[in-house]
Amino acid sequence: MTNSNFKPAAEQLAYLKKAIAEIVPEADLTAKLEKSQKTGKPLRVYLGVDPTAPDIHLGHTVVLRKLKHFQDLGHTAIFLIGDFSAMIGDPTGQSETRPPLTREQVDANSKTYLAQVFKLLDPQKTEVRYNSEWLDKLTSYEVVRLCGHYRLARMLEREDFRSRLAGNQPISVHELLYPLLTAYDAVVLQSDVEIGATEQKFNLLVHRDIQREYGLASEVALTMPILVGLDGQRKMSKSLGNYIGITEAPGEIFGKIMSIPDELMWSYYELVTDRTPQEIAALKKEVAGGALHPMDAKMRLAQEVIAGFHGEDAARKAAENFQRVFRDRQAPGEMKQFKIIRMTENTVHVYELQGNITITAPYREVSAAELRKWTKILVALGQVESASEAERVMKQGGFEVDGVIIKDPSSGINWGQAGAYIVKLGKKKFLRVIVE
RNA sequence: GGACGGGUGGGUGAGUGGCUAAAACCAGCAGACUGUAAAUCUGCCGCUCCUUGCGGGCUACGAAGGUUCGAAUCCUUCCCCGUCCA
Repeated sequence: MTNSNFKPAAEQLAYLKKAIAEIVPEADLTAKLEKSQKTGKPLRVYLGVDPTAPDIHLGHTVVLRKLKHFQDLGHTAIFLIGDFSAMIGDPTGQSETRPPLTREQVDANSKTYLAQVFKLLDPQKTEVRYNSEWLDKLTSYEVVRLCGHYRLARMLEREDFRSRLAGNQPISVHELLYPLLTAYDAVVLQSDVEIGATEQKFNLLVHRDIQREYGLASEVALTMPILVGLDGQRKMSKSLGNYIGITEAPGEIFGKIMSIPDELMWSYYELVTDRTPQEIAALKKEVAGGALHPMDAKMRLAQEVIAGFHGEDAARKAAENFQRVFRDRQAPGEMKQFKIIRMTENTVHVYELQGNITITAPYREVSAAELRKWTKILVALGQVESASEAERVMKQGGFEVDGVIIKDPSSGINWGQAGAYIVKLGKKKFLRVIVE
């Protein structure tokens, strides 16, 4: 007999176990689920993320999705923004001490984080917390007490510290504090379950120990596999540049997903779509048997991922555009548009157009003389880092205007007349440049 | 505090007076090939100017000075990192 709306624990567990790496310890989770089901009291499940960059990417969504699974089952999802811990820097996977973020950077990042997170989580049902709420208030005495609960030898067991020690690399003392302070989060939140990527296992285990030291029941640590980045090698991360930001344009995301190695798509299906393991296995079989072209399987994946963030329509359009550009080798239906307007003899305003009408604030103001050449124009449009880079691409045949390859870096546009140009830069970038 | 070793381009890391915008590798970019894949091959890979040339100028090897016709390389001071000793 139950007096709650929760599904049977076994059923919940089966649902939650999709695509996870490890549950430490699994028996505890079962017990907690059973108890919650009996008492009707939801589990407190949290995910802590440090706002070290302004955007979240697909890698973050792996753990977010798991948190959502708990939310969907009726448990309390707590999204913890590590606005304090971000200023220390998580030493996980770091081969060196990172420069600390300032309070300003962290605050700015926190803002953009939430909006993005709510693309997945239900804002109404999510408890959002910031760890500065309590970590800012800890006294030195309390910090010392906290540190007294852990041993140096155990701290140094972790791989990143050990290898830095062995390689004569610096380790700052404050880095040792990271897992302890985030453990304090778990103490304050009185969490039943914490979700993290596998690389967070060490931190999560410390959290469990510290909770016990503070007289609480240890949380269950649930780890998720790492999402491999676009290079097919290393974990997806902003600093490695192999990431897919969830706010990126649908077309961008589509292209990026298509560029991952075929083998990798299965792990993406598992970690960032709602497909069940059975469905994925069936797809895989189809591809292996030649019934489904791997490219088509990958296109489906891309479409599903995009639909999650931008809706079905945007996803379909992205797919159509992709076919058009890469299969039919045509310019896409939609592309970035820029308008260059000559204001006076010497100044020019560069605008980026949104759709056909909306004109964003002047994007840049430059001198007209400077914009005579394409190399300069591309810099002004923010499409290349420097004129030298533009020149290189041109000399290598990667630059087209209206379908004609232009290799001469000294060529430019005629200011005398208004016109519109379709510019292709490299194999992916298409721009429409309107000159008035 | 003492002794010793070290700080080079996005990363690893060679280079110990000119031939060095700095080897090699990785990452990145472009082209070829393809399924926009991946892998592979070729080229590029500081900034800037123009007459786009194996062209000119500028900046760069922790920081600042100095020696020299010439310095990443030698000297001085300072900063930073590591090891060992205390």
